[in-house]
Amino acid sequence: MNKSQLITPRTLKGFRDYPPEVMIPRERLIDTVRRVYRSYGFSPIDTPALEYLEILAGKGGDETDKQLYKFQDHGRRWVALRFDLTVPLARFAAQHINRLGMPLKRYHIAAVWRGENTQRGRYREFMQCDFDTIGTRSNAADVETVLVIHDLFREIGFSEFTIRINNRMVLAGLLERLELSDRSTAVLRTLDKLAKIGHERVAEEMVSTAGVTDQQAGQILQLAEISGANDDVLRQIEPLVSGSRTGAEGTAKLKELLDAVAAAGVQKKYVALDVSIARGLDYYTGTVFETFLDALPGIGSVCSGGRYDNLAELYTKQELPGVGASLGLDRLLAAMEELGMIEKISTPAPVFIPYFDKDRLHDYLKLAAAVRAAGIGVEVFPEPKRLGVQLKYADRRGFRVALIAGEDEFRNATCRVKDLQSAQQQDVPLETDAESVIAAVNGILG
RNA sequence: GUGGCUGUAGCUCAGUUGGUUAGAGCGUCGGAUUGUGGUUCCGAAAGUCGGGGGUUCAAAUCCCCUCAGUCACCCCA
Repeated sequence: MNKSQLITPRTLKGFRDYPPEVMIPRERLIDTVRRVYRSYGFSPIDTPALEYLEILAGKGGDETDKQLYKFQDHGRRWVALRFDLTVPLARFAAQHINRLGMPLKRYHIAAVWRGENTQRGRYREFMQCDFDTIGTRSNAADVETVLVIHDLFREIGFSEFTIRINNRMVLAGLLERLELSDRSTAVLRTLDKLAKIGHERVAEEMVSTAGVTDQQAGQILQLAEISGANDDVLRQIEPLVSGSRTGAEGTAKLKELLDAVAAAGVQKKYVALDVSIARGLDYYTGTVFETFLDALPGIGSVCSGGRYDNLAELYTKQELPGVGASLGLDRLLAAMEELGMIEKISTPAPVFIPYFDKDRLHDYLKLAAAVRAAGIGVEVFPEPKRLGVQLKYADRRGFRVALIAGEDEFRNATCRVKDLQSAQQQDVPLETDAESVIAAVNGILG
């Protein structure tokens, strides 16, 4: 073939290949996430990647629509790739909730697509791990959401993270008092930049783009800048929203939430009441969550969510309140990579059997089958190359144990079990069911 | 989407005011060593200099376009 006829192998901007050393920690992380979700009774669902455009469009404002991948399919239908997992959940719930019953607790781990500009940890195709409880207004579901987030990060291996919590009703209460309820979206969007651009510029922007007065901006910032221990923050909020039923309710719910989370055994350092957490999509109406890694605040929130009053109002007349959150798997993996939390192994099986004696393939296959039957992954090298070459391969891939058997071992009905990390090896009797070998392997694997 | 920076071997990077056949380290493969990996030594393979066009006797080097990465804005996981 002529060189000029070759097609350049490449991937689209923001779309990536996942080689083994990336995929192995990725799958392990997904396993952990799934385990935590299931431990609270959340059940898995899936929905199609492609939906009718009308289902997905216009749900998150202009910005979202611009990022939507949309096109006409072969039947001339206007279709779009899902942008998040929340809108598909709304459609799913409207369609199936009567059969499934409420409350519905579901998790959904799947790829979503956004045609936006890329950055580190931000891609056009990425995976989200959502969990939601639909069909209850009870604050207990909000509490459980915090507990799930807490368990998630603990199980993944983080000891330094902060779940920042707020309730939209607190700010809504203040805005009500200031008669600014109709500007809430613009106000919240500006307020969200507080940590980034500072008090002065937020105040300016609020006046110029949200159309509030200097005095109103000052009051909003006064509320948002309350900081300190959770109890202090609560105490300081109360006078600022006094007189507003909404504000009082929000404050009460926050207090209730913090007490319950503490009662469930979550250490204080993991949960911070933060009135400046305003961001999140428009549909959040109550509690909102954001989770930051203390070591990498710059990467942004790795798990966000909140409570919404009416998830599926566009698809059904039935009111579906709910609460949930979404773990950004790819952003989290980028963070873990940066923090050196990703082991550099590229084998999913811990045990390696070199193809040592070229006439003994059957024996190696039998041994491998016996070890696998004990639930331990085994790879038999496909070629009878020099032992040194094969061990080098095993070392590079990160195998833990090698089972070496050649002429001498077979004569004595033994197998050499080698710990590849410590380089220690021992000869173990080789029975038909490989019982002793399996015991020795288990000893090394711990 | 707008703007800045970057793009040379699988990886990290050299490459002079434009000037012969584009280099190094690490990695990979083979051998020293057909029964033991991480060390050492020897050897080899591997590059459309991101892609296309232009200027020039001559382009990795200068100009334009484009693709990709990255940073900021925007938005968000």
